[in-house]
Amino acid sequence: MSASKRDELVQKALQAFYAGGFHAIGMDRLAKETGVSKTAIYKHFRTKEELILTTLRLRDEQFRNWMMRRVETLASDPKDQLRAVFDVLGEWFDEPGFKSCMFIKASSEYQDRAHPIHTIAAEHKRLLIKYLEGLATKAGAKDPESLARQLLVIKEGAIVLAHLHDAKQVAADAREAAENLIGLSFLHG
Amino acid sequence: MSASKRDELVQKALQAFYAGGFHAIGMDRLAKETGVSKTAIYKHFRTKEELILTTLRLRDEQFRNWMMRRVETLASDPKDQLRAVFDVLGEWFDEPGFKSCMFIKASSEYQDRAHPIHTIAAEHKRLLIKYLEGLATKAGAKDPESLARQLLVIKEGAIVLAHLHDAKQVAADAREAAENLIGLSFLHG
DNA sequence: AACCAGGTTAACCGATCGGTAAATGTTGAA
DNA sequence: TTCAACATTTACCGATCGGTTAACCTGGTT
Repeated sequence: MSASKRDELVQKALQAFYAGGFHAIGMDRLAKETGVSKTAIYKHFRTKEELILTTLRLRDEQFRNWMMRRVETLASDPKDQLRAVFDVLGEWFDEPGFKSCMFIKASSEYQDRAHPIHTIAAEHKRLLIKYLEGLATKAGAKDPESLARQLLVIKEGAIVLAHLHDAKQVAADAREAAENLIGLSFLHG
Repeated sequence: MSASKRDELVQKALQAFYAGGFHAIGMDRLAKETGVSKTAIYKHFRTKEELILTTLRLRDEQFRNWMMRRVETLASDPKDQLRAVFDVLGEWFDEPGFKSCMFIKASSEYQDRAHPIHTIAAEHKRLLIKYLEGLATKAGAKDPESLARQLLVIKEGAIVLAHLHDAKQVAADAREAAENLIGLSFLHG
């Protein structure tokens, strides 16, 4: 299987798991939806779990790249970029097929902290904190680490609620909350 | 089956689903863990889904009652009660066996907005907003509805991250973020 | 003593689970 | 053209899925 074919398989598996859930999507259905026979899948991934881990690693890379590039497009000043994170969040919620965050769902289905899938989800969120912390530091925030963690709390809560309630309203609420925290973080600097 | 026996079954099913996940816990295992035969279970619940819905209704009632009572115990002034919500959140995270929120997990496994399980989760969060809104109104917040929604965003994000990272740290971050938003909501009143 | 509502165990249903085996294409390089 | 590498389909494995059936046991009412 060529590298591109393999990437295509992982990408399609990613969409299937995202739309249907990890337990709910079986390997037979996965073979049907990806167009790759079950035999061929198991030639490249020893278990379903290994395939899931691969899709999560891809998703982590794709999502963070997408978010960082969109933020850079919308703003150049680090402080504005912190605000832009929540505009980008609203864009994501508006995408057709948005159904919460792959890693939140992964940690919901694989709850044990020692489980590889759970740890990948935790690591994804850690990398997002690092990203926000970098922006907050460049912007000269009073306590960049704390601000970054608080902003991630808002981001995660917004994702969960956007999946349950009116996404536009939630995005606006998150944006306002973030704006307020960012503003406070530069007072009495 | 007596009403108390039925309640006991639902309570044990609730714990099993909470600890293991809805798809992951089968009816056979559920029968074993609750001590009630599968036959008897199906005499009182037509489907697994109906049992899940019943456990979620119980959980909604239990959780909101517990939270409201704990908040009332910790503070009497409405504004302090808003703050106390996040102390109570920290208490919850510290409980042994804490594994995120039952309704977040339910909406992760049943993603379709039209699915009864998903709508119960949405309704639970709506009731929490109403609760926070009531406190914010009594406290005389500038925009109680907006403050309530923003505080719920923080609460949900904290739950997700407490399940992935260090729960104590997350609770402190959420508490600080909430404190800041509450403070701002009464300035220029 | 007879009965019956309620539970129990146990086997069973077809479907699907994750994963494997074997036999059969398809393809590109030597 | 032949061979090897890789794909495919098809069937199969034992286990488990949600749900049902039948036979049995047990305690309380009449």
